[in-house]
Parts: sequence; C-alpha cells; structure tokens
Amino acid sequence: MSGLQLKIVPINEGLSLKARTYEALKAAITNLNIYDPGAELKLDERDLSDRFGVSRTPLREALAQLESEGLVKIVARRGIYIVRKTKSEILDMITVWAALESMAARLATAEASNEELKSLHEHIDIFSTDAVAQNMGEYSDANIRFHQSIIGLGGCPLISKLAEELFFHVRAIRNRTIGEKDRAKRSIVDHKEIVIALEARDADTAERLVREHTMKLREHVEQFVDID
Amino acid sequence: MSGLQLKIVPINEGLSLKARTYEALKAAITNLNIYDPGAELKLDERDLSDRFGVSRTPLREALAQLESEGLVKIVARRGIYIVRKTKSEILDMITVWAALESMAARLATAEASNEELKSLHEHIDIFSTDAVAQNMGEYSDANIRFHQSIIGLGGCPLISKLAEELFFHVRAIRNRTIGEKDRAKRSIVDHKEIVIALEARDADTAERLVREHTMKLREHVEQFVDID
DNA sequence: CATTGGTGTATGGTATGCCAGAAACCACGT
DNA sequence: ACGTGGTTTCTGGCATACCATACACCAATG
Repeated sequence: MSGLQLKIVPINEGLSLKARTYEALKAAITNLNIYDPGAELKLDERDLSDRFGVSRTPLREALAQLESEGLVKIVARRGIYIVRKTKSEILDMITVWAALESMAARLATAEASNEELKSLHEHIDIFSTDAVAQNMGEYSDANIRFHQSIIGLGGCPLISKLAEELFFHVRAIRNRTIGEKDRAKRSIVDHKEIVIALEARDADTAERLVREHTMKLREHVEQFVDID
Repeated sequence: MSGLQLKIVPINEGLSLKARTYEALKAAITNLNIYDPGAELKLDERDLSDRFGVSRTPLREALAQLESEGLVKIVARRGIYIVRKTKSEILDMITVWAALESMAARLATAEASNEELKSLHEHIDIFSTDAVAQNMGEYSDANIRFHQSIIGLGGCPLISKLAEELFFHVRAIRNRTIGEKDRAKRSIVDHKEIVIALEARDADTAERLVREHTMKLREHVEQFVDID
C-alpha cells in the first residue's frame, strides 16, 4: 500500500514577507479596538519595520494593500493612520450586507441541498429563546455562523468574499450592539422563520425575511450606536 | 470683486508616482481587449518601469494594488499576468450587480426626489423601440447611464463604489453581448417599467424588476457568451 | 538519441540609502 | 509676550543594488 511511498508534504515555507506582513498587520488592526477614544491610530513605517523584522519595502507594499482595502490611510510625509469608519459608512455596509445576503438566500432556495439547509438548524436549535439570555457571547458566535452559512449556501463565491470584507469592518462595532436580550430573542425567531422559508424553497419570502432582518440591525445601529 | 484677488490654482502637480502609475496601468489594461486570444497578458516589471519612466518601487506598489483588486496576478520569479476572469466569475459579478442595483432601486423609492426620478427618462425616452436598432452603440451608452443613475439615486455611496468596480470587469465582455436588436428592444421596455415602479414609490416592484432585468442579462451571458 | 545534471539568465523579492516636504522647535526682533 | 523666520527632525516617496529561484539551454553520459 501507500506505506511504501514517501509521504511528501508540500514545503510551502510560508508566503512572501509582504504577504506575511500583510497578515500580521491586519491581525494587529483587527485586535485593536479602533473605536476606543484612546486607541493609537497612527503608525510609523520605520517603527513597524523594526518590530516586524522586515525592511520597509515589503512593509510598504503590505500597507499599500491595506490602504486600497480602506483599512488605513497613508498621507505623504505625514503618517499612516488607521481609519475609523464613520457611522454613515457602517450603515452603508450593513445595507450592502442586506443586499448580498438576501440575494444569497434567494439563490440558496434553488442551489442548496436539503441536507445543507438542514444544517442551518445547528446554529439555531441549540438556543431556546430563553437560553439565549444565558450566554450572549456564545449566541453571538452562532449568530454569525448562521448568517455566514446562508451566504455560503448561495453558492456564489463573490458574495461570500464581499460579505467577509464587510463583516471585518462591522465586527469592530459589534461589541456595541449586542447585549440586549430582547433583540437576541427576536433574532432567534427571525432565524427560524428564515429557515422555514428556505426549506419551503420560497425564494421571495426567504429574500425578504433576510433583508428585513439585516435592515433591522441597520436601524438599531442607526438609533443606538454612537461612534462618531 | 474677485478680480482684485490672485487666482490661485492648486499646484497639485499630479499625484504620487505610484498613483499615476496605477492609473496609467489601469487605463492600459482597460484598453486592452483581454479576451482576445492573441492578447499579450504577461507583463514585466523592468520593461514597464522603463516605459513609464519610473523606478520599480512605485511601479510595484501600483501593481500590488491592481493585484488586490484582482486585475493582475503576480507570481514570484515567474511573471505578472493580466487576469482573465472566468465565465463563472463574470456570472457571479452580474449576480452581485443584480443584488446591489435592486437594493439601490428599493432605496431610491424612499430617498430620491421626484425630480431625480424624472431625470431617468432622459436615458430612455430618446429611444423609441425602433430607434434602438438604429444606433446600438449610442443606445449602449445610454443603457449604462440608466443603470448607473438608479444606483446613484439609491443614495448609498458604497453600493455605487462596488458597482463601479464590477462594471469595470463586466465591461470587458460587453462587446460580446450587445448587438442583438431584440434584446435591446426588450431592454427598453424593462427600463420603462422600472421607472414606472420607481415613480409609484413601489419598492417591492422596483426591486424585483431591476433584479429580474439584470438576471436576464446573466442568463443571456451564460447561454451565449463564450470566453473560457 | 534520450536522459540527466549543471549552468546561465530572467524576473520578482528584499534591503538600503537618499530625497523632499511637513511639522515642530528655537532664537531673535519688536 | 508675541509673531516671524530659519533650522532641525521626522516621515513617507523613490531609486538602486543585490538576492533567490524558476526556467531554459547545454553538455556529458549511457
């Protein structure tokens, strides 16, 4: 059998310095709560290149990429700044999220198998509407996985990719939206209705429910979250 | 009056070399019909830096940005390749476009003024369904402006920005989809219905019509366009 | 003639040094 | 004390030189 053959593992060795620097920077920014008033938003090329142990060249290329993604802003001879999204921009992102996920739901009614749709229950059924109140953190994770699953079931990689980028930004203000038990309970009910529509292969209803659900979040953020 | 004051024009001088190189490269790629079998898809850093008259450093940063936008692919020690989107990716882009524009239409029913909605007629009324056949090129431009206008009336800058990026890619295969007079005539009818729904402030209908209209394009591309 | 190992070249990756402009600092004159 | 002008420093932009590897070519070997 294959025991006689050498087991070759691709060497890989990791990617280029630029790519690794990019990842490290992104992770660092991710872990920073940029909406804290005291957050350190200014970066310095030379300082970073020292701390990462790479020269400025790959670092600069990583930064340029982050800039084109809108995470940082580079100003010549002034500095590099981590960008804080405005509230308006975050609301727009949620709107686009709603557009994407509702389209994904529509597609899922045609593309997803019964088994795939069934798997959505995993993210909901573990929480009775009472249990939600118990552990908000755990619920929040399951909540995210639920929405990402729907997007995945749409079978459109581009939607998944775009949604992931949006999620990255919205995540930063997430800790300011959760915590209300009432919202969470209502959310569970919404999710159950969405699954029912998906399993009924009712594209119009699934799309509408998903859109309304996400736009509810948008409204909530608009009313109760203050980040500017 | 202001005639006594010096008229100061911002010196500007143009942006950084990196930014200008980026624009030049993007324009060059735009003007290249990348789906022609004989198109030159391989780039060379040193050659480009010579021809643009800049060093490799800003050129590389421009290329890195183009890569993160998916226009080129850089392979270490192999070369830089202009990316040809697969048919599947293009279909996905049209799907996302449908999601975005239909959401924009929904928003427009609430956000746009009557005057703004009225302005949509400009892109349609000049073409009777007969005149369309006369000048496909001119119609095609008006067609694009019509859709971009709807997206603009949604009042969500992020949707506009994303749609513009998508448009850039889809544009490259556009010349392979137009030309059928029947499709163009049907398109005019669709557009008129969309405007009616918008002016009636009927969000559900406007969203549905826009989505269906764009998904029709998707279906058409799927059936009749061959780019792989 | 086919295979194999070496060697040169092309090409992207990285390090480094210098440049120019912006901001902070300082000294001087009023 | 305050405004003004120069000077120093900090910082990103750019050019250049060198590095490492994938590939092509070639020669030696059977």
